[in-house]
Amino acid sequence: MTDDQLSLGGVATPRPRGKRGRGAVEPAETLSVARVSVDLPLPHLDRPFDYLVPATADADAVPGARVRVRFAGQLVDGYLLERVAASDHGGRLAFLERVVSAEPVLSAEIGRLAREIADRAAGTLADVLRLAVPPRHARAEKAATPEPGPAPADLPSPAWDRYDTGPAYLAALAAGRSPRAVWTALPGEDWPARVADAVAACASSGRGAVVVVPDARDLDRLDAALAARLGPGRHVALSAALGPEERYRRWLAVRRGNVRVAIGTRAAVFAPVADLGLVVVWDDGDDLHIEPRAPYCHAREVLLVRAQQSGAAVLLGGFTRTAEAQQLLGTGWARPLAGPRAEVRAAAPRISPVGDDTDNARDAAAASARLPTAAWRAARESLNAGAPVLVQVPRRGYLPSLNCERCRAPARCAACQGPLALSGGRAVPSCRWCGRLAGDWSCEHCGGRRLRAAVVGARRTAEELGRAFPGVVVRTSGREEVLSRVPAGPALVVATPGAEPVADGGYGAALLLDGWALLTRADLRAAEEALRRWSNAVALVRPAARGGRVIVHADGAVPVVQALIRSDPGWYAERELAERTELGFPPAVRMASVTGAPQAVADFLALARLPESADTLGPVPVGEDAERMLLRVPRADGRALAAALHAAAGVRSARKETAPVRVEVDPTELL
DNA sequence: TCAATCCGTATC
DNA sequence: ATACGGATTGAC
Repeated sequence: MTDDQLSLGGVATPRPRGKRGRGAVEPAETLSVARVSVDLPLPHLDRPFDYLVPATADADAVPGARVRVRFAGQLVDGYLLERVAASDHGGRLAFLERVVSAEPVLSAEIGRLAREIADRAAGTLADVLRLAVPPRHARAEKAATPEPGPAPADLPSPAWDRYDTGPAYLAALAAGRSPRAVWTALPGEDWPARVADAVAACASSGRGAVVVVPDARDLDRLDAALAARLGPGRHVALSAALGPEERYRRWLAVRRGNVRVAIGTRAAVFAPVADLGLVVVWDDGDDLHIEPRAPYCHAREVLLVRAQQSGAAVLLGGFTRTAEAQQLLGTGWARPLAGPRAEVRAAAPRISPVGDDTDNARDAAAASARLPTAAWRAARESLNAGAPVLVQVPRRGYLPSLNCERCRAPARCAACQGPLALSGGRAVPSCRWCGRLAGDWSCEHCGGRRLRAAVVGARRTAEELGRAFPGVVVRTSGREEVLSRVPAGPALVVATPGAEPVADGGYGAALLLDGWALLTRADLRAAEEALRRWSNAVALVRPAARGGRVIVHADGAVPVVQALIRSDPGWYAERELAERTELGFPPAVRMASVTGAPQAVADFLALARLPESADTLGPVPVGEDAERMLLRVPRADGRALAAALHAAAGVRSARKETAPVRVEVDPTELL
């Protein structure tokens, strides 16, 4: 009798690999089968595989542990999802090769969350787990993590009294309930402190919290606010900037339940906080919240799913409101948390638009800096009063898009409402979504028939401003060097959107230059994004009562500029969502993009059993030899669409089709 | 008639 | 992915 013929309990016992004939491996006595998710990128292998647990590994092979298994002849990493008594698998089971460590890094909650996110995004569990669980660091794992102290007592913050339902929201958190709110922060709000208030209220109920912010600067501000509010050692900041050891050490402190509050940039959405009571997303319109690795999930979506699954409260905040947040209000899933108009007016600076006026020529200094006269004056007054001036300039590199020459509304395709653009040097514009040529275009708003290209370029602004305001300090904050704070005192601070430093005492004025460049980008979210960037700058300016003044270089008749002037982002979000609903854009519908070589995309879609409701747009060329198809379904069919795309990807990968096809659900770049 | 190679399928 | 099996091809 050979080793191969040994059997036990109906399950074949394999011979121990590498030790033929010596000391047969015995399976664990109880729950001898481990269900394992293998770390492979192949969609058709996105399901658990069963392995026998060697008796010697019985104690270490806990659910959530990292394991190594032999899979199709090679050793691969995986996670032990659960221990069960028997396997459904007909064939023989292999033994786990090794339990890497008994640390249960994958909690049941995060495992369930990752599966749900993968399913929604037409991705694989392995892809999501790679984002959710940081790489192991053995030294960090050996070190003990500090024991948690008692839940801190909460001191209700009077600052939330400025919001209609602020005190009620915090009281509900402190009482252990899970209210869900879309929070529109008042202009100038010290938002890190308000988030810290909410986290403290939640912590006082004995529950944990996860907070996600767009970038490292926001994280630093929040980190300081939480340290002040909660005291030392009560929270951890998880950021990519940490080394692997420190990152894993902090993450483990969360996983082991020693720290109940985790804050960070987008990867922190998966922080395995125990007893989750609250999730917070700040400024969910910022595209830094989108994970650039497959399956390209958005921090907001992940945290909303997580809150739903775990019964946690939600605080979705910003100085503006996304169409997605508006949808949550529209369905009643979340409630608004905003200040009354009187508070808004008292907090906001005076905001005025200036168009493409020609009176620049009257003022030589202003003309040299391409500054509208009103902007020049506002800056001068602020400097004279001893306050810094923020100058926001768009980043270069936006794609030139097409607008109506008369009313400047973005030019849209008559067939599918996609944006028009000139591509490949052609004279006739075409739709970036469905590719139709639009030779006989006419504007649906004003009937105009002429198009104009919006071009951008603002590099020398700082130098030019230096000439316009001789003797004034000019600081720049942008891609190369980002300033987090500037001191009080007269100075010009030139910054690109998202890199605006906080000024001590607030800016006396802000100039939002070349607003058209932001507004006319060929992007579904261009206007919403312009409002978001402007409003984030406005939030750094003093209230009108203290002389705060903002000049926005855009047409005051445009609704999005109106929303800025009136500090009414809620009104704009309602409009935006209504418009997208009418045109059939996300979030009113679910969309997916399929990008790759033309033949690969065609093959892929031929395989996919799309829901009946699916609407296909395209193909349109993307880059060198790739093209893209857009798929559109009602939201109710979003799951079915994702499932169909995942299945098609599975068939393709099983057939060893190598030409890559990228699938993205609700792609953010809807060019 | 047998071996080298191709293709399809399963991977526990 | 990789590994294996069964079919297919080609040379002796």
